[in-house]
Amino acid sequence: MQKNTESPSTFFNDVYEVVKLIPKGRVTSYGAIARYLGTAKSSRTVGYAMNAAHAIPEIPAHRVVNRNGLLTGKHHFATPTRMQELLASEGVKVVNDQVECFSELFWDPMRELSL
DNA sequence: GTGCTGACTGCAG
DNA sequence: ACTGCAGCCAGCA
Repeated sequence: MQKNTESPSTFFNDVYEVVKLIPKGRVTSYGAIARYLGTAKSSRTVGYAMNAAHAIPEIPAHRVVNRNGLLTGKHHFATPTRMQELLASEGVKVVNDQVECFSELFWDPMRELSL
């Protein structure tokens, strides 16, 4: 195939696909996505993809948090409280910038998609 | 072309 | 229990 001029990289595209598959009211971690893509060590790059995801409204980046369920990327939203409000709007409780019942709300692509 | 930073994670001390 | 370091990819000076 020819080079994809529109696609920045397959990695980003894959990340977007997975993030878009996150069901409402659920959250996942950068590492989970990276691991699902087979690049567990590239978790940082997943977060970087989220930064570029701002160009795509279909990317619920607010559903993506770090492994501790902490809203580490909230600062990258329009407002530092935007992420929390979006999550709360979907039924996800966020206290002290941290997702409550993160273990239960955690959506693992490798587990849900592979099921 | 080289080097640093960044929305992370895991291991070692 | 907490802190520090290394690895990965992409964008920018």
